Amino acid sequence: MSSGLVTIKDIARELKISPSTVSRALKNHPDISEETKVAVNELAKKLNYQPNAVALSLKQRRSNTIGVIIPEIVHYFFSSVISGIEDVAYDAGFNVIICQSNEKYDREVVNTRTLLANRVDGILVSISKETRNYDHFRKIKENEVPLVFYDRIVPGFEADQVIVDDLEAAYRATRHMIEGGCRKIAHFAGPQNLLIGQLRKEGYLKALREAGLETKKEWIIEADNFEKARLAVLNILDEKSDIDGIFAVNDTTAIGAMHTLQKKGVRVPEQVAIVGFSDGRLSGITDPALTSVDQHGYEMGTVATEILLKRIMSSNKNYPFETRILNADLIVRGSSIKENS
Amino acid sequence: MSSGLVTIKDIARELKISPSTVSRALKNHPDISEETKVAVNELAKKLNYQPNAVALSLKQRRSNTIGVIIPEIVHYFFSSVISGIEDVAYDAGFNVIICQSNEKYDREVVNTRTLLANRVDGILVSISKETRNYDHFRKIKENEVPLVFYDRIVPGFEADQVIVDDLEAAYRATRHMIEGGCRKIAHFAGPQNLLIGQLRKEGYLKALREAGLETKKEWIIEADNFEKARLAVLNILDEKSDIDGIFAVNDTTAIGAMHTLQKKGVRVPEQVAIVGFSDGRLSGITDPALTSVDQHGYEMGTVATEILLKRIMSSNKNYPFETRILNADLIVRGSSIKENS
DNA sequence: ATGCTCATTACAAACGTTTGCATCAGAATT
DNA sequence: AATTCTGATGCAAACGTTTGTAATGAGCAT
Repeated sequence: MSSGLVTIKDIARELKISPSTVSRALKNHPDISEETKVAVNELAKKLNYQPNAVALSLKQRRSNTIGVIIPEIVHYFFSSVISGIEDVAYDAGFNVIICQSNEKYDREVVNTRTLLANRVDGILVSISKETRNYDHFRKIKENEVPLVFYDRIVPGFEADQVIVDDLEAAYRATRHMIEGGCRKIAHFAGPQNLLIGQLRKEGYLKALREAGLETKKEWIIEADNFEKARLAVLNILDEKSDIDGIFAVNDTTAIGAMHTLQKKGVRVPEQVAIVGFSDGRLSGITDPALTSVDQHGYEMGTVATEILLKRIMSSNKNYPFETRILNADLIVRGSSIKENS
Repeated sequence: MSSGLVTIKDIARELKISPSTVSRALKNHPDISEETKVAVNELAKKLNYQPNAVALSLKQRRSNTIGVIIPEIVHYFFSSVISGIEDVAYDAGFNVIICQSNEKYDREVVNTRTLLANRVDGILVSISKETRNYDHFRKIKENEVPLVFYDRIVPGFEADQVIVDDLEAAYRATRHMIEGGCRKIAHFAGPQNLLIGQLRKEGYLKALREAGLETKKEWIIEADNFEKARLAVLNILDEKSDIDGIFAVNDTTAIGAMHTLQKKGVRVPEQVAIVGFSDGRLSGITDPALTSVDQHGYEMGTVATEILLKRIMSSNKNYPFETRILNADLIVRGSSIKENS
């Protein structure tokens, strides 16, 4: 903190009045004379006075800051979420501290400690892929700091939650493939300790069952990034597994699969259709363009922040927890449209 | 700020000693008896005491927080920069507040106000595409808050700066195209109010001139995103401008160009070679893969933060400003390799 | 006994605000 | 002239720390 910043005391000294008068003058308190108000406000402007948010936080026991724990901001989805969070928070006069867990449990624990130490008024969390222990989140609750999970939630944890209807979205995506003529659809799945991983798989299975299609264990492969998708595809081709579609847990995985198939001379979508999840920057630029589920990250950010702010603002924080389920839209592009559909 | 959090006073009351003794005991001050230290530390642990960072900031007039103003975190380059910043900052015990300007001047001004109000110890800035007035940065300097520009700097502004050697990188990229057989290379340029826009163009021109190649005004087109690239390419094809290479100011633009060319039946790289800039997630997944300049975003983040922390830590902050120029590497992939090279 | 040192602890002020209450001068009322 | 009222301002405490200095009491030498 620089020593150069002007304080209320500086103004008071210069005007030979007390700090309390300056404070009240700045807030347009009725007790203060018009004359003094003008003098104070003019000098404040002249000296470029900025209220010290730190002192305010201490006094009011409220920092007007919310903390965000996010796995990795490099993903289009997560950075859209942040934009949504920031917009709502700033409009409400709140600042945002963003902490990346980098998908590491340890980092996540440190993040929560940092946010608590900085006395944020509330915390938004999307858990890391590694996280299996939730004590650090309990600590947040013990300290009575409002907590909202978004996207990657902890099932059964007593807190507000905002999620996408992953099951439904995965179901619709898979059904779209079936309607397009796919009969043997593989699923490149995410980690099964994350609820979203489970739900997307469930949706996929539901669609297959509903259509009376075969579901094979070997069609469900844990692969959730470019490289794992590449290896999985190579494996499939090696074993001559006969598939005509891939529903991937995210876009990077879908693109890894598409890429590898094409390299090996398999035509997409004619021979193998592909659908991704979590529509991002990448989907439009592949050839064919990738059909994907738009998760509305920005909206998720705004909704989660609104829920958090509501709890922060309310005097009685003990009203029941809310679980908000957002819709996701299937964006159909070239990668899933076989000739015959 | 929740009322549930334990303070030094709580510990003092419980142990019937004074807060100052508790404070010293926690810091292992030699004046305090072993007995008291043990008692204090045990109780602190039991109550899960977390020092109040806000109170500390006020007392020490130093928040141990640095502020970051960044145009848009959705870009791979910028989010890598953030990772670099966070890693160095956290290692030094500093928190990071990230503010997005969303490429808007107004938002950038608000961002600086927010950061100053929160008494950050230093600020890292990459200016928005819109920014042409620098008064808000001067205000930072007036308040004696250390300021480091990264990537998008303000030429001539008295501050530390970290940039990539854009001119050299653009020069090398263009020379690579020439060596690969290109003779008529267009440049899809960035905004010329940003130094990086100018320098990349300069590097391009330098390579052409050095090789004794023609430079045409109509080959330099201001296009710095997917859509503008698409339009520019359509225009080129319409006018039957005879080009055999495109050097684009960033990857999104390069991919937009590649995409449109391919849609129109122009083969890449055989007929038109393409090179992008600021190697990101996208470059690997196009077909052909995109040759691009790796700007080392993570490294830029670490270097900028180190320079900032150095100035924050030093008692005399008036030593000369530093301009660090980082190397950028050309990553050659398929999009630039013509058959005959 | 008196004075000294030493170890241990407490007190008080400070960081920049806010806010309930006291103060004060002058005006209005009696 | 004495009292009450009113409008404007100042004082002091508080938020949770840290830290210079004062205080306390024991042990020891004189």
